[in-house]
Amino acid sequence: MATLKPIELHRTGAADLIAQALREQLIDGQLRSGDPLREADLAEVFDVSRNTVREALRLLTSDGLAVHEVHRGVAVKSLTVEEVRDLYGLRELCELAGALRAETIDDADLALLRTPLDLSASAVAAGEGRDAMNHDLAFHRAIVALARNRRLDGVFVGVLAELRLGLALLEPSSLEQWPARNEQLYARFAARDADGARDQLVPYLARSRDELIGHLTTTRRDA
Amino acid sequence: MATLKPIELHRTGAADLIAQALREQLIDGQLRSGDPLREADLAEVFDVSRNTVREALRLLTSDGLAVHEVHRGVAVKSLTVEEVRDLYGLRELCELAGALRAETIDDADLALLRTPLDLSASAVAAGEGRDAMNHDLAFHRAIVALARNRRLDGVFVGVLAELRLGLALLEPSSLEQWPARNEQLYARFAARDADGARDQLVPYLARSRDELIGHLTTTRRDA
DNA sequence: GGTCACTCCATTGTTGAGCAATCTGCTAGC
DNA sequence: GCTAGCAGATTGCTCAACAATGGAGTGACC
Repeated sequence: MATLKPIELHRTGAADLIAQALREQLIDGQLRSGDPLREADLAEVFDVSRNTVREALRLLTSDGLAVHEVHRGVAVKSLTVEEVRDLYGLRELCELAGALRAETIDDADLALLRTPLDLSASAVAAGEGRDAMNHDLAFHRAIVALARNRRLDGVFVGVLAELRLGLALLEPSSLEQWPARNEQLYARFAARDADGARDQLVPYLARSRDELIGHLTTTRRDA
Repeated sequence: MATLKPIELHRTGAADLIAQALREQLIDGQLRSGDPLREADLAEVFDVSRNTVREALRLLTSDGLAVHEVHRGVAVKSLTVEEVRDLYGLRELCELAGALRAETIDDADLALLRTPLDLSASAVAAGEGRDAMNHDLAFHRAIVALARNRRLDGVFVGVLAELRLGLALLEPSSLEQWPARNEQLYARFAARDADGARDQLVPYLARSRDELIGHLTTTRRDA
């Protein structure tokens, strides 16, 4: 028997599909922090039973995208300043673990960094803020992937997912400076300069973090 | 209004209780890797409805303690060698983040390290393997807690939970050397010696990892 | 005026039954 | 020996119902 394509592995049930749909609305910003996710409403919107919705909501809460209080239901999580700080701390750990490998990076990995970078730059140029952010984050995922640790990758996508709760609300204009900074970062990887990558990455993240925190603290009490 | 104790916050529903009960059976070793978790059986055992069991199983799978295949149900996860390697890689990142803070550790934090260490040592002496491991892991959790990042703490407990899937099957005799090694590690923290702690921690974890991997590869095909 | 108690209603928590879809193992037939 | 297909077991999902809880509103009472 020839080794045929192991495709369509991982079929998904309705609950997973609904959870995914909600995730996408979250990163789109259609669902804002604190919005309640009522079971009956969602059951009607997606035309499934309440139990299936409950399963989907459990998935979201274990992703950290929503919070669940007994007898009070599920709501879109709202990030506190401290949580953002923690998330960026964890993000830094992940990315630094990848940056460590800059010294032994090969051309194939370098190409995996290059591609999302170009996509992000052209999305910024085209004013597609949504795509720009997706590709930007893909670039950082590629950095983490250098560490060759799938569990770490998993942690990182979780961190990014939560960060997007806040990132989705940033001004599109703040994206414009990212391509240049990513380019500098990429140059350090291309030069196999792990220390340089680290020195680039830490202030990069600190700046991004402070920008998000600043946005959170100025736009807070309007819900 | 005085700031009274915010106790009994976080009540739990039935699904959470069942998930917790299953978790405990997992770390007890009563449930072994690969064991199927059939909805109907569990519903009868815990005397709840199948829907509630399904919710509990969803929680377990999102903890990474079980795997879920559509139309084939949920089973206790079995760790592959590669997953163990990844888990230990992540564990090392977490603990090193804590070890970095050894230089500025204060007496209160030092006491938080000391307590589980003593409990673990006496549990080993008493032959209580289960307690010994719990306190040992609590010691390592305290190390990670030094980083003062709750999200990191969360990641770490998840890592430990998964590792316990394998750790539960280790020989009790292999626990006996842990107290001495933990004691050496503690001494580095007490001396505020971050570099020393790191140099102690890395081989400690490597050894633990290899022990677990060795156990996995020798006892594999007997299911 | 403020606060306490009470009631009512929306929402969640959980149940139990039921049916379709799918997997698994076994049997019959070639 | 092998395959097709049947039958039983198990999961995926639905539906309807009721209990439990939380929150908002209401009104009495100090």
